[in-house]
Amino acid sequence: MRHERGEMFGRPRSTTHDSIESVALDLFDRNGFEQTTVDDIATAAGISRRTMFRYFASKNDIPWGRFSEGLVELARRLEEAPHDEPLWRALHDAILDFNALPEGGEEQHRRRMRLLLGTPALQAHSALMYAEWRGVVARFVAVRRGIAPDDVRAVVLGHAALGVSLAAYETWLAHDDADLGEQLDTALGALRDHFGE
Amino acid sequence: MRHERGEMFGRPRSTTHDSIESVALDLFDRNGFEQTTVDDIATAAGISRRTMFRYFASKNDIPWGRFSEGLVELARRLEEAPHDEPLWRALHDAILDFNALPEGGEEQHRRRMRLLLGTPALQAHSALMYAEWRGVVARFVAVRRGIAPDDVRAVVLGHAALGVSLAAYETWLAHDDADLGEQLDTALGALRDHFGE
DNA sequence: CACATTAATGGCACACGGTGCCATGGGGAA
DNA sequence: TTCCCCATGGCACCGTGTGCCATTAATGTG
Repeated sequence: MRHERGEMFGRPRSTTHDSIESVALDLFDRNGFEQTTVDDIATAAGISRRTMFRYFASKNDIPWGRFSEGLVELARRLEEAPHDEPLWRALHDAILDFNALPEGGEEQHRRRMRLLLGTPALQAHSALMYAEWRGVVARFVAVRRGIAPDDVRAVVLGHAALGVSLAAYETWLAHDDADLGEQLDTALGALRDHFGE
Repeated sequence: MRHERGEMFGRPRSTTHDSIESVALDLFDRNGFEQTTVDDIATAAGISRRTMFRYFASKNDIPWGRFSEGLVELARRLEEAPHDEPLWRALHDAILDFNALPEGGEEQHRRRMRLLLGTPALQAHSALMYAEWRGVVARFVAVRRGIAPDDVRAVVLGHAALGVSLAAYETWLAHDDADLGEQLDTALGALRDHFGE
């Protein structure tokens, strides 16, 4: 008989993505990203190196947490947005939710983003994540507008949305008292006219 | 007695950057970037693996050729541009020269760029190269305008110049009969108004 | 010619990231 | 208990990249 997904079965997991990420961020903060080895992280997290690679495909992926899974969720949500909702509003709301402060809280998210935006090896890796994110936005715009996903009008909006979002993150990181949601709201609002309709 | 730089001395080099790059591009084309090991390249180039790493800091750097050295040249040229030459013209001319077809000829450059723009590992690495390039442009704009290099007006022009340059490359790659210089000329021309003065 | 000088080369050992494979462990279900 | 699942951990292995050092091939000097 088949079983529902998510049901308890087999050997229970001995850790979580969040737990590993939290431990890793501590080590990165203290010793630097390059200087911290995967063995260090695994040991500190109380798991084996091999298990660590089952939770994160690479060391570079650790600070990105469950970004890829979040992207799937973002895409799903955009697909399911009511058709009478304006394009810009659907995008605006979905992106704000996508960037809602995760479980770990604000401080952990600041540490994560500081690391991502300030470490060369991670900046390089981030280019791939950004490309995926832009792709999701571009595909949504394409569907709504009835154009091809690689149509320049869709691609450009992907770039624009990412650009202003990153600007919002920069501002947020530069000001301890800033609110990420507000920054994103303002930044994306600047694009409203370009979304049209 | 001291000797001039560039004078023959010591053991002569047994190869060149161009030679290694050419051999490597052949292998990348034939077997794929990931599937080609540094040992393969070294063997095909007739040098040792260790020497290969003295010519290129990493496998990722091979398709970029002597980009970093070219950047230094670009920066130097921008610095030395006559002060009565308009900002946009100095940038326009310098960027066109920077992207002039290298020694290897057009076909090799197309292979190089196709590889750089189409291989994930290289796309990630390229983000670092792009950042350096934008930095050079931003610093030049900052000096000319009397603003800080991280002033948003300088940074934005760096992004804009890179963006339209990449668009020119995409067009060039998509059309076998296109001329890279013309594409860049047109693309950068679209920015002329934004350079002001 | 012999010898010092200079600089590039190649070999080796090693650290680290990442993967394939397999045996073990720990839970629920019949 | 026994079977089924599946997460875990250990191990061997590959590829990239680096530090170190002896060697080699050229020039310059006595």
